[in-house]
Amino acid sequence: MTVTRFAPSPTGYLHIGGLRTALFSYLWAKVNGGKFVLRIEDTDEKRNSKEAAQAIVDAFAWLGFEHDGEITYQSQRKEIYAKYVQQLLDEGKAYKCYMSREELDEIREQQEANNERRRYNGKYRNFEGTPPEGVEPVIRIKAPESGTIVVHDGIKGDVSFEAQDILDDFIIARSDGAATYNFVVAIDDALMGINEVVRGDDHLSNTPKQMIVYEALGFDLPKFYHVPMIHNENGKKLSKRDGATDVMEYKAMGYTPESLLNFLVRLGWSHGDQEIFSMDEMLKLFNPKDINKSASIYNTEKLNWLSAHYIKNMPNDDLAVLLEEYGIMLTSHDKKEIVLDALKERAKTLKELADLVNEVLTAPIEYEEKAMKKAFKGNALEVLTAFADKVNASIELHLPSDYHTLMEATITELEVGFGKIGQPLRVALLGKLSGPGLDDVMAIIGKDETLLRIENLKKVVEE
RNA sequence: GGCCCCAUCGUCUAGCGGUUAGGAUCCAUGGUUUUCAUCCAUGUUACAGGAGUUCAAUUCUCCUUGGGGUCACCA
Repeated sequence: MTVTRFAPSPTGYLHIGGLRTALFSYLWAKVNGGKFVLRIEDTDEKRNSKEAAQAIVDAFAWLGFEHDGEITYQSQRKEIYAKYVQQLLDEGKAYKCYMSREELDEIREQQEANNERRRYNGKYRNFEGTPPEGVEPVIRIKAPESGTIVVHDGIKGDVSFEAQDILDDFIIARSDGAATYNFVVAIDDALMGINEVVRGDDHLSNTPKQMIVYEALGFDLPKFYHVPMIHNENGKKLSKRDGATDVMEYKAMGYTPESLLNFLVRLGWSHGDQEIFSMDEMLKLFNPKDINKSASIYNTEKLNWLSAHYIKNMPNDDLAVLLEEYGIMLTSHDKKEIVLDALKERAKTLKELADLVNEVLTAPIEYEEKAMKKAFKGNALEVLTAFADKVNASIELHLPSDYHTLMEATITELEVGFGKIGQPLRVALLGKLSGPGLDDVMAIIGKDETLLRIENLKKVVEE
């Protein structure tokens, strides 16, 4: 069975790059009918927080993907790591290194001066004598000094590293006894049964080190998939400085989970020419072999288009429920269908849709100056008055078509074009020259409000 | 700097030796619409450069250039 994982370090919120990795990882597990587990890498006690871990869980909940089983916290597994450190020590595959930080620094400076690669010199690799006083040792693993290490990557293909270029006896446990990253990931992945590791390709150069740990401990190697980074508009790695990268901020901005997920799945992955993917389709079609090898640049145009697409095609009942998040209560509104039909294809986000609804439901506070100039030429006021009289005289006004009939009647009577009534009326109702269909607007706000808005405008014009 | 990865329209991408290099987005134009938006149609824009291999390279190889990642007692 396929078991994948998402293993964030909770140093802040979940950002868009991490989310995509999580998505790929999740999809790949589920496509194979396997499991997707969540592990919080919180061994750096200074930098992590419970809130951040919670933020990840919240984001998952919003997007609708659940992890299997309990969350694993690395901070609770220290004894396990210590046990394996001891095992390697006992087997002679690791050793205590008493080199002081000062000495290490000195060596590194020296190497830098000689234009050599910075690396530990192996001083205590075969040390037999009496250890120096007053130094708490670190534990280093015996890494191969030569040879080629090949990562068989599901996305990048075979990537080979020369041991002499990249390795030294790296530290697996600090002087305070805490195990280090490259050691614990390997152990956790192996112990948790993760057999397909999907992660960012910034981890590719760590992989040889982890492979050495797997080998030393006799664990089976997982299949690796190193997915390319998402870059910001400047082509750099996405960072916290890049504006709204917190996943939950996308919710606040009014994006739906399906549009965000659809956007992300197409960032780096493709299935022919298809652009629109429901979760069900992703769950059927996703395969890491179709992930691009190159990094992609994050850009919101496509996201906006997708978001608009999903909003346009969403049933009004669903839309009404979602809009409650944004302060719009339409679920039991008698004009719900007209409101949403008239407005949903004009919004790129739920937030925009909410604003549009408010705009229609609220009488204009002011009128655009250029709209006034353009609309109120000639006998505009007369036309508007004639229309208002008709509205006033009508008893049964409910549907958009009812109002449309009155508009038609007005222009026929006065022998003018549609624009002659449309423009002034639009300004009266909305305060500007653009917006949804007038008959829809009037049906939504009703007879009294329509007359009120016309009266309001007439007062302003007559001044 | 060492090592590693990457390179098709501005952006997301299809392509897997022979194509008028396709789609999407964006932009522009036209149509529909009383307006705006939607929708429809049309259009502009790409194989980083140089050597090979081959009858034939966007596609395979190498080099150059450019971009990115990584080199901690962080994860």
